[in-house]
Amino acid sequence: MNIQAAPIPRRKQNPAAVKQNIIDVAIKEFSANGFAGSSVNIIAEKTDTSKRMIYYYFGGKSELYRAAIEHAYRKVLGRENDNGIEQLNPVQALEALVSIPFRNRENLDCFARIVAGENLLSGKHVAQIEGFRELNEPARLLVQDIYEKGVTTGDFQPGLNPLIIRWFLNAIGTFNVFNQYTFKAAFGNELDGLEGQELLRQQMVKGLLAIVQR
Amino acid sequence: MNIQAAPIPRRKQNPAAVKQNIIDVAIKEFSANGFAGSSVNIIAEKTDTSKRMIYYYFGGKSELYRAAIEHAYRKVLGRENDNGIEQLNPVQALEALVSIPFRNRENLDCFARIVAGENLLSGKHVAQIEGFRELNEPARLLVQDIYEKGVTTGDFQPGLNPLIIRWFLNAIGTFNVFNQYTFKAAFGNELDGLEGQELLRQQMVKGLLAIVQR
DNA sequence: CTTTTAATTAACCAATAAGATCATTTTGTG
DNA sequence: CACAAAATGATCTTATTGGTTAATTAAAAG
Repeated sequence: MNIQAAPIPRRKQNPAAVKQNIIDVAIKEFSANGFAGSSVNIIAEKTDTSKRMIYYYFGGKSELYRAAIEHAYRKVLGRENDNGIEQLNPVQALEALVSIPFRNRENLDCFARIVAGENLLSGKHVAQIEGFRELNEPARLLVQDIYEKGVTTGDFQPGLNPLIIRWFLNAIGTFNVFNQYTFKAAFGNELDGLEGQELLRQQMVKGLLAIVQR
Repeated sequence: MNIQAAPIPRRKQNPAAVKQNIIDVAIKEFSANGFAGSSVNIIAEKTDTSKRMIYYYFGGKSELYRAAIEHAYRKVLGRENDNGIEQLNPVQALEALVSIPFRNRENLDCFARIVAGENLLSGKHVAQIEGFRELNEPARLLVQDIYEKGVTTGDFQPGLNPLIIRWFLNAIGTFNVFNQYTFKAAFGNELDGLEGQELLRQQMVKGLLAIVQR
């Protein structure tokens, strides 16, 4: 009799919303301070619920961290795919993929910090997330499809490992977003403004295309 | 009267050695656990001295961290310069610079973690290190010199900002060393072994040369 | 309406954190 | 040797940490 497809449950108790609320706060907090730098107490304070609920739903700090990582990955990986990139020709598609971190720097900040925090811990948490590999498959397939299409159109040289494209994209994207602070402190902010970012973007497009084109 | 140039002082008290000992331990500890993840108590335990000495010589955890960062930078930046790269021709020089993080991955691990930890904190500590910019000048000048030489030899196209070369080198180097854990967890270890690293190295050389060559 | 189960609150705990205090020893110097 | 300054050892303080216990309320099931 309930017509609404997903009626926002307006009961006093709302486990799903409470869980989501905790995750949202946790992602922010962990991305801002890292794993060790974040306090369960403070995370709890910033939620609409209590510390007890964090332990009730997630079990502990590590499990909460794992859940936060997974959600963060899911959010960002989803974004890259529904950008209509598949419809572009191979060269344009790669250019579009390179461009993302130079034009959406701020949006990727939170995600980049989560990833970095996890590498600081040698990836011990992602290793425990089941289905993590599958979670990343779309990102791998996207570049693989683009590459293969490029080979058939004759734009790209055959025989390359498309994973290198993925590696390159992640490398420059991560650096541009995450390492901007130490880079600026070391070398100034020449490459930081709009023109600087556009320059970098163009050069990285050139670099990547040189790697794959024939 | 003292003929020895730098006589190892065999007194019971040896401030310089104590300070160095603390720094060495701190670099290891901070690079392994980040700033928040490291405990002054534990650092103290691992030194040959006491916590009291850490506060005596450095003032506090933050100051110790700053000192550790500075030393780590100094060590790594020194290494890149005395590699005889200046004597190579421009193309070979860039190839050599690209190759470092693919052939010396382990040696850079500690440094990469320090840098990442600092970016997690938005570079607030490096911003307080006086002379940090100057500390990095040699790294900037090295690529600038190579680029300018390449322009005069006609190998490289003029009018580029050589800082882009530095950016590229740091980007791929950092990613290869630091982000290997999440990358492997996401996409497997295809690019991880000797052949994988050599493949990456070659492709990144190709990419960088395409950016600078005419 | 009652009973069972899920969700939630509030107070609590032992361990560890950064850092400070105070007294003591070692050292270079007159 | 005497004395001031530098170096060090032992102990303590206060706040916060991750995590828990026990009791309570709300919702679902019989």
